[in-house]
Amino acid sequence: MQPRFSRVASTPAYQLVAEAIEREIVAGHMRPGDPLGTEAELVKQFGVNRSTVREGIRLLEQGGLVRRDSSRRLWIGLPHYDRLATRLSRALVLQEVTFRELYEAALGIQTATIEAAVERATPELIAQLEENVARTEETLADPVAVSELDAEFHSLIGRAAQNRVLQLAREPTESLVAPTTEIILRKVKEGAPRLLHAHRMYVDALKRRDKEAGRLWVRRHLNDWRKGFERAGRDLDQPIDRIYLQNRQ
Amino acid sequence: MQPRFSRVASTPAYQLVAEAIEREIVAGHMRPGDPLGTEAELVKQFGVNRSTVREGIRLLEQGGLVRRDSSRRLWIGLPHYDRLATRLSRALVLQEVTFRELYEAALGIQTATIEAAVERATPELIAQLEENVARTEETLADPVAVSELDAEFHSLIGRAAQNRVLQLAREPTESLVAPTTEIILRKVKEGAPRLLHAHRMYVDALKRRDKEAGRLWVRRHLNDWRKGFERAGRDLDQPIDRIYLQNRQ
DNA sequence: TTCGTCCGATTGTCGGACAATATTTTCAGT
DNA sequence: ACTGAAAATATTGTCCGACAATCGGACGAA
Repeated sequence: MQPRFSRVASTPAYQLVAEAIEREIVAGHMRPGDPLGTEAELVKQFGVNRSTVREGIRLLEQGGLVRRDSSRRLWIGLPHYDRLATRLSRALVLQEVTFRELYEAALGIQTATIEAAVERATPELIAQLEENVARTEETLADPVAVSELDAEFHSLIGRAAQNRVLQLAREPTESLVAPTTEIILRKVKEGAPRLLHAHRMYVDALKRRDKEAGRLWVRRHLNDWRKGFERAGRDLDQPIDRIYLQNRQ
Repeated sequence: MQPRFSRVASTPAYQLVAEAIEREIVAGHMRPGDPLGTEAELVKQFGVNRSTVREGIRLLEQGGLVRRDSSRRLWIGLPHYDRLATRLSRALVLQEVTFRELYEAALGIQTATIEAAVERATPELIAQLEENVARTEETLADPVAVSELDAEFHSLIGRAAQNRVLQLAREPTESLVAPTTEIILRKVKEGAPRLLHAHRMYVDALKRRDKEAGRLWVRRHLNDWRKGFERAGRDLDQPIDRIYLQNRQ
């Protein structure tokens, strides 16, 4: 038999409160930095109990739309990269995405990133990148140090690109790819020198403002990563392991 | 003067509750689909008041880590694309990113997407894409219909790629780029035919499994979009407008 | 000015209560 | 013994009132 009516679903009040506040923020009537108002005021405006208001606020708090400052007062907040990025990486782990999926996405995102970086890299950032390369050369035998410097290097490239959309897309993939670098460096002897050389070529491309070279070395660098990953005995089509997220928060 | 001490920050109990549950989920001790348990049980386990437990649960609810089903009971959830994607686009709007940033990111992400789609597109999806193209041809004079079909087309390409990381990165950029298509089509006469032709070439590349052609037409298609955007009198370096999010939820 | 002290305002937490609804159990009728 | 209705129970959503901890500001003393 065909049901005539769809099920009635009454939205709980705390959710309505959250949605109302969210609408005001997204619509631009309340801007980041504005005070949200005290709980007592919200109670009066919404006509519900303080507990209900508080539950509604908690819904928004996690997403970064409202912030508590030192005085525990509530302000309209601006969801920021790192917060969203860690959420995203966690979601990717829970979805059990494979390394192949990560690799393909990283290739596209990093290619776009290096192109933007070639266009807009400042002398300061290039200096920082060169300093990073110098430190990498010094500690080339230490897999832990090299993989940390590698993560920093790509983070600097991301900053050089001056593109927040790319930054937001880059960080989650990066933070899942990065932990494997150490494993690879331990197993594959020529990994560290090749990594160092690729980084040198990156910086060189940035200095010469050569997009084609940038693209080329992104491909090579990620290709190295993928091959090293396989040579370390891992399967590209396996889900990424949730262990990689343990030491992040 | 150098501050000697970092600020002391005591974490409220409701947040500790949320973090404890979150840790268990991320660590894999509780899996998506498991029941979270009743509030009374959580009260006993955490040794705090029910209000506190409820506030903690609300923190996780919004992110999709816990779900309420029809019976209002709580289950461990799996954060899903569309949920995360809409929150991402919202964040991008609030950050007031520019169209140039969107364009650069879309170029990288869509290039990677088409490459994956060329590798893995199924006959069913290709058929759906062809049907989409046919409908586009029929309604070529109607900007609203064409822009809707354009959005559907790219969504299908995303599905064809079978890559969840790319899908997650693609959707937010797409959902911000899409609303401008209609504006462009109204102002630029040759826009619709060019869009249609590009879509045809996409499908053609998929059928011939030709990555190079796929990349080429992504570049051309997005280039058309950018030029149309400028010809419609818009500035690439202006922040995207929050109006574009009004009719989404 | 700078330092205590007080006071009101606000948040975090608690305990209890009740209505609405979902689930489980009981039980009558076959 | 099985089925289906009715009652009992469990659980969530919402409300109320309360209190300690803390913050911001005012006020006055050194």
